[in-house]
Amino acid sequence: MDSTGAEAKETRPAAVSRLGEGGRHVGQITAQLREAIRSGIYVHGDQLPAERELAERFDTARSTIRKVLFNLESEGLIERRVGSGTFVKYDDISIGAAHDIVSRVSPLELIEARLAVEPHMIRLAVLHATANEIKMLEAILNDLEQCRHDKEAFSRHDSMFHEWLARSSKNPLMLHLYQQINAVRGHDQWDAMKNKILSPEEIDEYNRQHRALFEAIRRRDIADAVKQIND
Amino acid sequence: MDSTGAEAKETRPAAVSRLGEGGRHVGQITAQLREAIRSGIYVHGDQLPAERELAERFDTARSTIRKVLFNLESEGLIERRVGSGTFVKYDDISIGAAHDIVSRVSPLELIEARLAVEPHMIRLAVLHATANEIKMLEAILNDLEQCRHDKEAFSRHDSMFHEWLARSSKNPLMLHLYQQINAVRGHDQWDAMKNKILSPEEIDEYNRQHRALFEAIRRRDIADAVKQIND
DNA sequence: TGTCAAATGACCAATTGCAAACCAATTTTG
DNA sequence: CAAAATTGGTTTGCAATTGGTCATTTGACA
Repeated sequence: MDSTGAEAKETRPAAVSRLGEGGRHVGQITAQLREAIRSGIYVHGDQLPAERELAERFDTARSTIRKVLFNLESEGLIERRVGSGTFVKYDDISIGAAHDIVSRVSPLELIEARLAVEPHMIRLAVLHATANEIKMLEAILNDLEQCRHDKEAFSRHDSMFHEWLARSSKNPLMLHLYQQINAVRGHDQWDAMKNKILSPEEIDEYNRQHRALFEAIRRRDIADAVKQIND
Repeated sequence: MDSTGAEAKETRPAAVSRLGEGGRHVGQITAQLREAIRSGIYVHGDQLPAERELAERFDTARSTIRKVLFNLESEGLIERRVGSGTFVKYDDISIGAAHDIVSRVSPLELIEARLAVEPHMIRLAVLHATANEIKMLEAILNDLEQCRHDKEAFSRHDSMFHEWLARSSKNPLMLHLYQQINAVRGHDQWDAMKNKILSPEEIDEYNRQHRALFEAIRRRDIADAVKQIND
C-alpha cells in the first residue's frame, strides 16, 4: 500500500534498470543535482548537504531526496557514508585540462615513463637514502598495509611512498621529474579506474612488492631493489 | 610562528571547499594547516602551537586537532615529540618550482637524470619514429657536423637533436620530461662548462656518437641505439 | 474507488565531535 | 637534583549529525 520509503535493496533486486525517472519530483531534482555535479558546482570530494537539509532546500520530503540520491549513487556520481554524509565522487579531468599534458597521456605512455625513471630513481635511493628517510618509508609502508579495504587511502599512501622514494634519491631533478609523472598519475582516469578495480588481494600483492622493495633498500641491495620495481 | 591565518568559518561550511579526508571540521582544519605549512607560514623546524592552544584558536576540541595533526603527520609534514611539541618537518627544497630547479641541480645530477630517461626514450624513438622525423634528425645531424668550431651553434643544434629524439618517442609525457631536463641543461649555469669542455675534437667525438645513434635508429636497431646513448 | 508517488514521522546504527580526566615524556624552574 | 609546568598520548562517556529503514498518511489521477 505504499512502496514509499526506501526502495529496499533486498525486496527489489533489479530496480536499477529503469533509470532516469522515479516520479515527477524525483526525476526533476535528480537532473538538477546531476547537472550541478557534472558542471563542477560540486567537485570531487565535496560533501553535499545532508538529506534533511536538501529536502528543505528543494522544499520536498526526505524520502524524495533519498530516491534522488539513490539514483545518483547508482550512476556512480556520489558516495554515501552513514554518519558522515554524501560525497561527490566524480573526478572529471576533461574540465579545464584540455591542452594540459595530463589529458594527452595514455595509461601505456604513463607506464613507459615510469619504467624509464623509476629504476634509476631506486638505484639512487638505495645509495643515498638516510636513516630518517628509511624510517619514513617504513612508516608509510606500515600505513599502506593497513589499507587493504580502503582503496582511496591506499592510493594516497602509495603516492606518498613513491614520492619519498624519489626524495630519497637526493637528486632534485629526478624528484622533479617524478613529481611530473605523479601529477599525471594522480589525475589520470586510468588511475581512477584502477582504484575501482583494486581488490584487497591485489592490494596485498602491491604491498608485498612494496615491502620487498623497502627491504632491498634497507639492505642497500641495488640489484634486488631494481628487480622489485620492474615486476 | 603564529598567524595561523584566517580561522573565520562562521559556523556554516556552506560553500564547501575541499573535504574528503575526515569529518567536516577535521578536513577543513587539516587543509588550512597544510596550506599554512606548504606556503611557508611555518617553515622547517618551527614549533607549532600546542594541541590545546590550537584547539582554542580553531575553537574546536583537542581531539579534533589531534586528528588533524595525525593526518599531517601521516603526510610527513610534521613531527610530534611527547613533552616537546609538534614541529614542522618539511623540506621545501624538494617542492621547489620549475624555475628554482635549475639552480639546484649539479652536473652529476643532470647526467643521472639523462641516464635515466634517455635509454627508454631512444627505445621508443626507434619503435615509433616516422620517416619524416628520421629525415628531420638527419638534417639536424648534418647541421651539427658543420659546427666543429662554433660551440654555441653546436649546443643549440644538439638540444634540437635531442628534442626531436624525444618527440619521435611519440610519448607526450616522455617529451615533457625531457623538456624539463633540457630546461636545466640549457640554463646559463652550464655555459661556462660548455666552453671549457667542448673542444673541436670532443665535438667530433660527440658527432660520431650522434651519427652512430642516428644510424641505429634508422636501422631500427634498439640494442645498438641504446648502446650508443650509454657511451 | 483503487493506485501510486509523495510526504510524514519515528527510530536505528554509524560516525563525528566535544569534554574531561589521566598517563608518560620532556622541559623549565627553584 | 627534585619539583612543577608543559606537552603529546590515551581512554571514556556523551551529545549531535547523518544516512538507513520502516510504517503510515496524504493527494492527485485514472
